[in-house]
Amino acid sequence: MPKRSKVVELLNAQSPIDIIAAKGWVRTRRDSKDFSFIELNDGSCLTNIQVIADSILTNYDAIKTITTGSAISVEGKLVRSPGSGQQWEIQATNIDVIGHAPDSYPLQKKRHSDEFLRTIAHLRPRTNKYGALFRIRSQLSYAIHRFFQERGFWYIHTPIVTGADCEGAGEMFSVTTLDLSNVPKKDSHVDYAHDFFGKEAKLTVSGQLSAEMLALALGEVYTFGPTFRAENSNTSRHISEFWMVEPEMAFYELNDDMDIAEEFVRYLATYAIEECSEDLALFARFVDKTLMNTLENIASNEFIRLPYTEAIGILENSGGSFEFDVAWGKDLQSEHERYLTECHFRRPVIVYDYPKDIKAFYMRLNDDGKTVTAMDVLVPRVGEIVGGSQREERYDVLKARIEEMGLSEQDYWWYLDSRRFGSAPHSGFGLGFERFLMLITGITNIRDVIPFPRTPKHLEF
RNA sequence: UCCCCGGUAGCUCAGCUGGUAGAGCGGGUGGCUGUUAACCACUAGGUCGGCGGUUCGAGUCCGUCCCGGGGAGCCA
Repeated sequence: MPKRSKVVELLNAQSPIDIIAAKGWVRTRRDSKDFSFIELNDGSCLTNIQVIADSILTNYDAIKTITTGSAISVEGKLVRSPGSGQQWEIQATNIDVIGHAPDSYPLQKKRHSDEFLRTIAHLRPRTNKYGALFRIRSQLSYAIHRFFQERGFWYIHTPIVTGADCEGAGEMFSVTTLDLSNVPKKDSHVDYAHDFFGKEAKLTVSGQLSAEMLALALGEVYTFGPTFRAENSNTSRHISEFWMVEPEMAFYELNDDMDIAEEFVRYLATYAIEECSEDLALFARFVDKTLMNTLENIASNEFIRLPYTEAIGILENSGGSFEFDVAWGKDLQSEHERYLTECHFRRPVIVYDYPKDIKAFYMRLNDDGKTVTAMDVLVPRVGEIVGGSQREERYDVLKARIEEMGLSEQDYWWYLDSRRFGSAPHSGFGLGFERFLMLITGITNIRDVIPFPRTPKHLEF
């Protein structure tokens, strides 16, 4: 048997090939008078290859029982197709059924709702839409590495399991080997001294604090890995386990941070347009008609940069009626972010210099004493896609902020240490990969851009 | 967690003011055909999400629970 070719290679052939082999899953089969048409897909690209199974094949009776979803192996020659609609097709000389799919196979040759497909997440990668999505997901993962590697960033790995209360960014999942039906206690509290690590352990909500330590040694670094939030959030934009990209750069101030964040987002949009065109076209056609305009807009326009105080002014003078009041000192609500990026500017907006009371302790305090060097990149439809800041590098100021926020200085001893020994200005940001995929594909529910989503009360598959 | 909407055939849905259920696709059978979401004919398939209530009678009205979706908060 000849070496198996990928369908994408066959479709891109320059000339006929006498002997080829292909394997994949049947999308549909149609009978003609003396032969059968089989649409074969192996995941290597969106397009199927058409296989002609002539009735003279010795197992033609078996071939006629091939159903949608079956796995088959095909040998034959690659020929120019006499039919319209495809350039190449396989004239089969032998077809074997590797795995039959009975007619209870849930995927049909028709559009299914995303809600239904979510209930069969183990099979939905076999649809055109989800196949395309997961290929784009892979390509953009690669593009993320390429962007940073091209710029001399080092890829680092920060812990998944982390000590308690050291990050303060939402609810965390506990990690324990304690017998939950017989928890050791001391003064009516759980005694973590008996737990695996001898102290309370959690799943990470961010690798940032660790990444800062590496940035203050390697210069420019980034993480790209799983992140966990135990928030009881039930929305189309939240999942409990997601992937986040977190670059961290020494000697970068806030403007440098905004520069690299903008360059990064535009690089990825450009990459998607150029390298994922076939799969992207599916989303532009069936999911969001305005998708290509949105992507071109991101790729080719400079982002608006807007201090928080000016953003508040725009919102106050907008004349728009918002459900939530706009006032200096309050965080921007989803509706406010969307107004800025979708209505007022109609392009991505970076809002920066937020009031210190609504932002994290590690953000650098500005000279006005009221704001910190936070910056959020807001994009149409998805809202906040990047959140970042210049970090507080001054030991005394950072220590005061930790105390002010009621955090424990001891928990942060190593973080503070980095400000005692050769401290330097540095900055970073985080980008939620799934939210970014929503932006790129137009998919509106975050559960549909990750293979097996984890959300409250859902741990199937 | 809060607010709103929904749950009818394998899938997508229709079913007006209460009178015991329909279509398209999919499946099966037959026909036709270098077809391509193929086409034509026939056919099978549903205790209308669960429980309780109102009524002579409930898919339809009421209560409650479960599940799904949208929005909000939290955030990425």
